[in-house]
Amino acid sequence: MKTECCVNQENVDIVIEKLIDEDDIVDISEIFKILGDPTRMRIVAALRIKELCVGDIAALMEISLSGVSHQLRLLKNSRIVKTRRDGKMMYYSLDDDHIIALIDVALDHLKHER
Amino acid sequence: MKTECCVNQENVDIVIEKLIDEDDIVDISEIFKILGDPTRMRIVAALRIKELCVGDIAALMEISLSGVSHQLRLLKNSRIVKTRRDGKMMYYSLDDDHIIALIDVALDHLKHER
DNA sequence: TGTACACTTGAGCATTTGCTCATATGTTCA
DNA sequence: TGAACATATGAGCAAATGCTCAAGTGTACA
Repeated sequence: MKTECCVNQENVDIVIEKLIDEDDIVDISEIFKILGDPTRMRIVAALRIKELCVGDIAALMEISLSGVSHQLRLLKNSRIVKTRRDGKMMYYSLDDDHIIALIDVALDHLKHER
Repeated sequence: MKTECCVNQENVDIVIEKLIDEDDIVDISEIFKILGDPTRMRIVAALRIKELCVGDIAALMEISLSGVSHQLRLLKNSRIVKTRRDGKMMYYSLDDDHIIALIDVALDHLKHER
């Protein structure tokens, strides 16, 4: 490709040398992708307040129980939420405090914009 | 819909009362959505090291200049990056430190997983 | 002014995403 | 054991996403 004009090779070399691992980049973006959907963020924001079962979460939202369950699976795969079974019911809660920290930093970022 | 079984109404009411604004939820998820793509995360990770022009960024990646430019526009709209013109060239850099904090927290979250 | 460079934008397309419906799994209790 | 409940999973589909190609800006310098 001739499309690459204006390359300051020194800068590119510096960045290549210091850039974090490609695997980490993919993993980090994966976490953000999961948090980057309003339905899932709504779930996370709710679980921040209280442990809830699937029916509770569906009652808070405008999608089906099945839809909630699908999203919860994604959140669980990313270790954003964890589960606890109590009889027939499955209680979901946030898996660790990093998620809360992420939300707080993102809110700060938003507040700094006019 | 009869799909909503198992609702613990007390819990739901508590959460409804304390839940953060829907607008904030949407805005936060919007930020995470933008960071939640490996191409854009690669750009952000590179800009964390050094201010770069569009050609530099394209040289670091496996997509076209045009593709880079499209992604940079999204990043700029979310105030994740800012621009500085120097003659014909456009230099991009991170707009504020919250973005770095977000990446660090996400990395911490990943490290805590086995 | 006009040509070249650096970047931006719009159209179009293949892939991915988020949802619902239907069905399957797992748990309790009669 | 079997019926009922709570949740999970698979198929399928409309909408959104990320890319490329082609054409459009904006800046510099002859």
